[in-house]
Amino acid sequence: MEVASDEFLEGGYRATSLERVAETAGFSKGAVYSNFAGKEDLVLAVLDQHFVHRLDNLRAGVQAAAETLDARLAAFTAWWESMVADEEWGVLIMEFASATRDRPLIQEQLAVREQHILSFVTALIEDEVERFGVTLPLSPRDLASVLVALGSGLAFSRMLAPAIPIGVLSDLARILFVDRQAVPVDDPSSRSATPPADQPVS
Amino acid sequence: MEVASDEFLEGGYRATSLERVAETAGFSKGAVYSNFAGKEDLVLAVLDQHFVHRLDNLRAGVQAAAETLDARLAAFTAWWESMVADEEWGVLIMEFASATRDRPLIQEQLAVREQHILSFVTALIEDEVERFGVTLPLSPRDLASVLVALGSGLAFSRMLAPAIPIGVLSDLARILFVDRQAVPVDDPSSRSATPPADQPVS
DNA sequence: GTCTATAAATCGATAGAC
DNA sequence: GTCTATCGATTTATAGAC
Repeated sequence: MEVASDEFLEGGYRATSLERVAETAGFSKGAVYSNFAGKEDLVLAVLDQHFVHRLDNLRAGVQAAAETLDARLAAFTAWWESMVADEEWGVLIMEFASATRDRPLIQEQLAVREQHILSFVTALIEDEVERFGVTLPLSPRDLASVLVALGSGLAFSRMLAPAIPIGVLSDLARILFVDRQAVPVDDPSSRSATPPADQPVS
Repeated sequence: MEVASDEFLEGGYRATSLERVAETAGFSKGAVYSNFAGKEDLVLAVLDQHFVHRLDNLRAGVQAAAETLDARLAAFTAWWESMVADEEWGVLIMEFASATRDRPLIQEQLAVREQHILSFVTALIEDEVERFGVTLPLSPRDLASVLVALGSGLAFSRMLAPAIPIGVLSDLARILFVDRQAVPVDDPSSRSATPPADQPVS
């Protein structure tokens, strides 16, 4: 499964054959089929591991944060950015999800995983509201949807054009959660993916 | 090509064979190959048509809007929502993009299209800033990236779980462009996918 | 549980006649 | 430009021995 992870991340879902996975792991195709129902099952197991990992990270990050709004927000932002930076995972998930559009059972499995993350983020936001009396511009659930969706969307954008800034996430988090004050727009130090550019792309 | 559009939208990229497209259109595979270089070329042509269409819609919507910030923002929001509601297009684009991860040439073609939309949205935002003196929390370029990415991300989320609210987009647009004032979070009429709410969104 | 061998099916792409 | 026929390559999945 470790090998499967690597291979699927590197080659994508469709392009990675079970034979390749098996051989790289030092086994034969038959061995794979005696441990997994098939290709879909294997990928799902791999993805599952990753989803658990993501949730654990988020949980750990938030718990480790000091009991201030800023610290907790920083923890969330860090997780959020790591999620987007996990470009290969994002692409794998998207490819697998779209490749199995005609398999309702698998789509449902994926949906459940997304819901778990969504629920956790929602609860996190609600907690924030209760503890710190934060006033939000959107309901916690909607806000969570937006945050998660923006994560996926940015991961996708960065697949085609890696130059897309990841720092906008922290800005946005600040805007939505705390600093509801306007910021001048012509600030020359606006975010950029590739630091050497001293001219923030048009 | 019209048939190709329908077939690819309905069945997705990989699952739709050229033979199927050809036969549905009343032709044979050979006919397809004498008009397109191959499957990738055909899909790209179909997508291209769609991208042009999207940009035209945006252009037209904005131009038709009255010269007030609200009207122009409404035009943009309408376009934005229609983009997300075009779920099948979103999925097709994602599937094709991830299925051709190992074809740099095609990835580049897709990236160029995304850049066109991104540039147009950026210019739109800059125009807004100049005309109405709007003060933004992010640079126009970053903001455009966020808006477009959020569109893709929501389209993806809705593929797995169609219950995700689309109305958050107008809220968010208002938050980012005009109403930089907090709104109570415990409003019971928070957004919902099913419209029976007679409360005009927050 | 793992292996080898093979089935079974799909599909993109091409060749060549008309 | 379009058609028919076919190649070629890939890959999932299974059968059966060990």
